[in-house]
Amino acid sequence: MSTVLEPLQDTRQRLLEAACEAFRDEGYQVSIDRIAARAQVARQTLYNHFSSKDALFAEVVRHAIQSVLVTLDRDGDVRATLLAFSEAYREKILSSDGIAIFRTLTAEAPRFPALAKQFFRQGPQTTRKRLAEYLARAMKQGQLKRDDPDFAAEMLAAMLVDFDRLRGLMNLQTDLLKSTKAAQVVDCFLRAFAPEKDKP
Amino acid sequence: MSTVLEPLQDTRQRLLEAACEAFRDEGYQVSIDRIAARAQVARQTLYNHFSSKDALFAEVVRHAIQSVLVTLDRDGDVRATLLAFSEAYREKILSSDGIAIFRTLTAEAPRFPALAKQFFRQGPQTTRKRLAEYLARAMKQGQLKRDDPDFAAEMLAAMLVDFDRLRGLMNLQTDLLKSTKAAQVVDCFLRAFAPEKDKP
DNA sequence: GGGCAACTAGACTAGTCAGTCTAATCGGCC
DNA sequence: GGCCGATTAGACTGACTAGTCTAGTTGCCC
Repeated sequence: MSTVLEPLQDTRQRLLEAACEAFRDEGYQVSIDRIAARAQVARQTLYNHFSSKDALFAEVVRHAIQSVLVTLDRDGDVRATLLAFSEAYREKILSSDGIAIFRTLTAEAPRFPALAKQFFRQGPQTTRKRLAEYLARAMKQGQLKRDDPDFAAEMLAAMLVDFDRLRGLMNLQTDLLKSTKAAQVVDCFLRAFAPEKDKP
Repeated sequence: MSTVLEPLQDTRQRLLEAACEAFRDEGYQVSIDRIAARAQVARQTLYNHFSSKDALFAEVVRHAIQSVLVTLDRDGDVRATLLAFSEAYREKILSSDGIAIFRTLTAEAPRFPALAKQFFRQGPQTTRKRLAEYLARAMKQGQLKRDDPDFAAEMLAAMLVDFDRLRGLMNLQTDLLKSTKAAQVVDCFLRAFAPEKDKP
């Protein structure tokens, strides 16, 4: 119950969280001093844990990448599965954190190409791959039209977030998560990829 | 034929172009001196034409917005019209200029909310509106399934660029303009929005 | 108490940047 | 030639920044 429970254990953790919030709220150009202040820590302490601002930024991004990954639960029928995925996907991508990560990485991609590549691969690329694998199986089982599953996955992901993400990035009022949108998109997607053999 | 034809006429124009390129290539944080150097002009001259860096940036953005607008030519049948639009849309949005404008505005939207709003309205919003108007007419004429034309427009625009724009923003090799993609997307879209009455 | 590792406050260096100011130059026009 | 507006180079201010260094403090463990 001392007033100094955590300080010793994980100043590092506090620093990471503070840096994450700081970069999210103010972009990469936020000063080291502000980050240290947010973590209620001396500047030198920050440099004891991270060798430079760039190193800290890279660490933060690596952590953040995890937070925008979405998994697929193959529970019910195709529509139910896709709907669950779609809602989860929209929640993650369109959350204020999701938008902020996207904004910061977009801005800094030219300066941190390796980081941007890693984000792209471990984030959107991975999600698309998982979705495509599921769609491929559904296609084989005749639950969806036989088509390029990668293309189909790309279409669904795009339809789910593209415009709303743009709205978020441009800082326009964010009741981004209209609850019916995911279902509307999924039904649209299912019309485009309905199995053909239905026809008599 | 003197060596000083333009200087007097439109230093301002030269400045605007230089600033546009500079912001495009290096983002908002490019220094005033670099912009002036690009325009081969003294720093003071820049301040003679624009009251501040922010003012110059705003002017540049206002000009740039125009360059990502796409019009719809209602030439042939629905598929041909949409295909022409789709190819033009992809070319504009996925051009290096289009990506760079998007990147810079995304990064600076929190600092220039009014500018971001203007961009959103005059750019993506306007394009979507035009597309929706066309789709609404096609729906009325039974050439497309009767549905929400705004929603349909949003879906088509999203499918056309979302993933490739992400690739561009993250600085991943940009042979973004695979020539068959627009057609593939349009056909996918047309499956989702085929008129219902087709059924016997 | 002594030693140790983490943390702290703050001075300091060296660099950058937006924006102002001054004095000088250049070209066209009367 | 002489005026005038636009342009120029460069000094300068004031503010900020990343990162280093130093000297001192705190709390824990033996």
